[in-house]
Amino acid sequence: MKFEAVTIKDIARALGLSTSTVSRALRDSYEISPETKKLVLEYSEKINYQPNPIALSLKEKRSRSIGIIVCEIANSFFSQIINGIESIAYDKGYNVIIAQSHESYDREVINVQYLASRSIDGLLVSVSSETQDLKHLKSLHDRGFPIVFFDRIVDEMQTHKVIVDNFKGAYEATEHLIKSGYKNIAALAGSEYLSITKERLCGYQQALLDNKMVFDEAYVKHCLHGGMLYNEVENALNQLFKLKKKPDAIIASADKLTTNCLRYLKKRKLKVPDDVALVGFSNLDLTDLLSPSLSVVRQPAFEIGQVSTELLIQQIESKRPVTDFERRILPPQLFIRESSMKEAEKVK
Amino acid sequence: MKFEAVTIKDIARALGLSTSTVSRALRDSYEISPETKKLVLEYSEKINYQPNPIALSLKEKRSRSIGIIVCEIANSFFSQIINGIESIAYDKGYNVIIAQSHESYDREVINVQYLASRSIDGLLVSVSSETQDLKHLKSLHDRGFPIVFFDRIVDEMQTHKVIVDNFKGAYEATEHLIKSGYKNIAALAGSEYLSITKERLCGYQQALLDNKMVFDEAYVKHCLHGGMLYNEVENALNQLFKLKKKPDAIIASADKLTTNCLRYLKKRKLKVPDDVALVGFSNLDLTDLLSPSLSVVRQPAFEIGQVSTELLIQQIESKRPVTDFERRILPPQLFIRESSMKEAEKVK
DNA sequence: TTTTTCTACGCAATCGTTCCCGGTGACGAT
DNA sequence: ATCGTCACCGGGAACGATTGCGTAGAAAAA
Repeated sequence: MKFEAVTIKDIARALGLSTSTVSRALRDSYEISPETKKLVLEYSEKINYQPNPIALSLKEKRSRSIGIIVCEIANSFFSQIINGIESIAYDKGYNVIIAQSHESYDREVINVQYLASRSIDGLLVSVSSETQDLKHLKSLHDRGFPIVFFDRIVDEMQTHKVIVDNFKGAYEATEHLIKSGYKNIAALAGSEYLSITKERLCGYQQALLDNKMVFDEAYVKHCLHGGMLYNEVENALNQLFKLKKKPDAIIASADKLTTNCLRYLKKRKLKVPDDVALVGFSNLDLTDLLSPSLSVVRQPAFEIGQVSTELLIQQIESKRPVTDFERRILPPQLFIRESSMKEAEKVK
Repeated sequence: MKFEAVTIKDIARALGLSTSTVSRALRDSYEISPETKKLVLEYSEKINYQPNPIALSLKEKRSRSIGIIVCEIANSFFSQIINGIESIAYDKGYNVIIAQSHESYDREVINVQYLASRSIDGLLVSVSSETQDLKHLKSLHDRGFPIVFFDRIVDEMQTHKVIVDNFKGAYEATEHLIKSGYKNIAALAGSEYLSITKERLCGYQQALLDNKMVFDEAYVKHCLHGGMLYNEVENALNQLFKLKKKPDAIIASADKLTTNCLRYLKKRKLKVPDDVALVGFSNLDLTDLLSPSLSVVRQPAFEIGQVSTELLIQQIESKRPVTDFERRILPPQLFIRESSMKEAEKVK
């Protein structure tokens, strides 16, 4: 089943004009008389002419579409980012194509190649938690292909980057736990390859030191898949709770880590926050409905999407190669709820 | 910044061949000698040649990409469906382009036109809750454009349709509430325009009648935006709880309705399920972490995506116009948890 | 040797659109 | 009468790839 569309040729034939004249009339060129323009415009309106974007892309060497690579769209943080991306992209006449890595390096590579071969004009990337080797992105970048990293960025490439102040987010969350009187604060972290993991752990560590508490490696556990698999979270937490001094608070550094951590604590029948407090990075809009309601570091996801897209489109439409790359850092926000409140505070 | 790619011409020039020979060599045509093939293949490998899909689309009048229209990707049900769609589409060499209506008819129309103008080969649609007028889809369909509806389907168009047995899902959920001893079961429903709303309400009503209970219109409240806005849910529930005989159980017929209903009950400090029981249609993977854990009708979202995509691609690749349209109905599954358990049952 | 049959390649059209060159009349200026 | 200057429009190449057709040269058949 082919779907036949109206072309500029059909208009030209019907009106006894050349395709060039029709094309110019449609683009409102000064070389075309008002009468001819009117004729062409009215006729093309009548037969519902739609310019063929494929043909345009071929000529103009651009497709007016941008690719997005994230680990999962079934993740509030990323779907909010995507909404932010769309809001800007559609405004500027760009289409977006979304691809998911599902935290797999191999799929990320396939997706990048797929998108690149689909003639997209630029790429918005948040790398998978497995990603270490960057040759799939570098080869594009080296050829001048516009790429903007957001959230999970990489150091080795000179591009625009948009992130959240992860250090600050983790610092404040940890400090909040300390001020609430928790003594053994563990960190449930994502893949060690990720920039966000490193930054958040730094914030965690610094908060401990600034408050004259000891930082102990044993209280930091990594989950390669960012908590996507319950098993990895379970293993990490099992190890934490085998320690002599069991943790009395946990800071989880990603959405799925946070929820799966809560799931674990529920299964083990540990009371939150009485047995263990929990603060997590999360953009879920259900954190208030959870039991207990969850204290979270919330990230301005929509804005991340917007800013990244603005930078990308700016680079795409720049006449000369961009060499001056920006690094935008947006502030996170700490929401304190039941999961990290001591009994005393809850009452008051 | 334009991004220059390697073309078949570059290869031809470098090797002193014609573009046709190169093209045929790459496609492994019998007309090309093994030596020439080897030469071309090795060289194009070396310079990392990638065929230009835009040029191909122009020639073949197909883009090997399909459009998806859903209300929100930030909704577990739909993001799971999208994963199902992708799994099939990528397998068959198709790309997917996702557009969100955000439950707005206007945006749906814009998206449809946008996608159609982007030369997609087919469309997977779940209409917005505002959609009544279907001319934007009909005009495409009349021209033979392949469209498959899923979940929220429409009667007026003859196409493939993939749905869940909504009647059964609602029937079983309602029956479960009845068997648990609830007497005044209210229905919190989505937009009345939607097929799913009608089907679910039918199941609800039939279950009441089959169990010799009265069906009362007053116990059915609609939310035009499917619960996306907390306000509409609040209004609906306020009305329900103003009734003389207050409901002692609620069946919510969509994801956001369910969670916002729970949010309302929490705010009003109504105990679930002691004051009011709740069963909802939901594909959230956090229902076990909510307080109380939520009884849900879960839909096979991934499969819906897969089946829809198979039908669509089958239609796209069919040689002659398809006139025999299928209607696939997949079974939902009821999960009973705390939110609908009487105290007595919880103990046992 | 001549004719036929392959093999292996090139030419050119095609898809829909844009745009660089032209070209053709009309009209005023010289 | 001739030229320049417009206004207005058409021809055709180009974008990258595929493909029907034509054909040179060699091998096989006559």
